[in-house]
Order: sequence, then structure tokens, then C-alpha cells
Amino acid sequence: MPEGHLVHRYAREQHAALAGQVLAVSSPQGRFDPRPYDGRTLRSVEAYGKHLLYHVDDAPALHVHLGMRGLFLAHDDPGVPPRPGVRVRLAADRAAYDLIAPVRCEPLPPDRVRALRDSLGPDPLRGDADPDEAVRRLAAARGAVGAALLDQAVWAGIGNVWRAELLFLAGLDPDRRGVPPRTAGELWALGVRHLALGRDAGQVVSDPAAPDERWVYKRDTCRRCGAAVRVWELGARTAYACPVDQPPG
DNA sequence: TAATTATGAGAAT
DNA sequence: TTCTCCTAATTAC
Repeated sequence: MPEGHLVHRYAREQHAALAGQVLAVSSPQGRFDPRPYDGRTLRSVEAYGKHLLYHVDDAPALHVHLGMRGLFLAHDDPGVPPRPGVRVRLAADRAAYDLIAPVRCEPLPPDRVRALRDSLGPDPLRGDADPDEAVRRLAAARGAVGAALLDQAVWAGIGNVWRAELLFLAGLDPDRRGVPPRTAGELWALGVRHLALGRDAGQVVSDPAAPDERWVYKRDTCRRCGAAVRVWELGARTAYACPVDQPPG
């Protein structure tokens, strides 16, 4: 269930467990060639939006994108055998991570790493994100704000759950067009705050007082006011919004 | 045991 | 706009 907050969580956890160590890399499934990485030292694990980059000595960066179904299984004991479908196992002395069902798992030469970064907008979970640029890009988006939020070239890391919940928190109708810079800035601040909560909690947190609850995402009724949640397609995904708390306009 | 569903994104039409 | 790919977890039967 990987939106940006979980990808950052994976990066932080794996960096802490594996960085600075020599990796044992294998592909039980056989669909990845581990040879450029096996036996080399992992320098860092970096998240950018929904993308993971593993920086390994004397090897191209390893690029992982989980897509909709990808996940990692973590093992404290690297001796635990991986299940057969594991695309890649990254193991060091005291931990192993099994990558399952990624959409992308590939070596990425430096020019393609650059191209990847260039293709992504500011990531609310990165310290080097430029808030002004984030505001510019969202305010410049021509279509509905709900479609723009899913466009990784506008902001990187937002997925369908965060779209629904952040727009609710901002009181914005996802169909709204032409969001002014001030509103875009408020939305960015909400994203920075809540994605960090979500990264630390390991799940979407849109109400810190009730971390397991959602305001509108996949709900029949708004958790704040009880109105019937509006459900429709926006940006090729299902959108959810409260017609009362996110009035059109 | 089987059906159902999924938080993505790129390519194909 | 529709299709396609990838697997686990949950729910239903």
C-alpha cells in the first residue's frame, strides 16, 4: 500500500539497517540480475516521491518503484528463506528485505537518475523540497486540483488516499480549478505535516486523534458532518469528497 | 478454497 | 480512454 509516506518509511528503515554494509543480493524469482550488486557496499537508500534509489559502490543506482501492489517483507534473521516469488532479497548481517511485486526494479545509470529526478515535482517529505516551487506548480496546473495532485510532476509522493484526505483537510473540492497560490501553500503545508505523520506511523494519518480513521476516503458518509460522500472518477482514479465540507467553487 | 480488492503508472488504442 | 502488469491480505463461502 505504498504512497510516498510508506516509500520514505521503507527508505529510512532500510538505510538504518543496511547502509554501510556489504549486501548479499539475490533474486529467488530470477527476474532480476543481482550480480552488479551482490557483495558490494550499500551507501544509502533514498526516497523521492514514490521512487526508491539504492546507492551502491561501483554499481548503477538500483531503482525500485512499488506500483500499486509492491511491498517489502522485512526479516530480522537473514537466514529465513525467501518465498519463491521474491524479486530481490537485500541482506546484510542482521536484516533482510524481500521485494515483492514491484513495477520497477532496475539498474539506473546516472543520466537516467537525473532524468528521474527532473521528471518529479517537489516531494513534501524531502528536506530539499522547495515550497515556492511546489506552490508554483500546483497553481499553474490547468486541470482539476484533484488530478494535479496525482501528477507526480506537480508534487511527488501523493497517491489516491492522500489526495482524498488532504483535499478534505483543505476544504477543497477536488474538481476545483485554478487554485490560488495561497490555497496551494496551505495544501502543501498540510501535505508536509501529514505525510510526515504517516511516514512515522506507517499508515495514512489524516486525523492524528484517530489515526486509523479517514475523513472521506472509501467512506459512505463524511466523518465530520455525516453527509453522503461524493464518489466519482477523477484523474483515472476514484475520488471521494464531502459535498458540505468541500463545497464546489 | 476461492473471490475480491488495492494506496500506480506506462503503454496501447 | 482503456488495457496491462505485478502478489498479498482480507473477506466470503
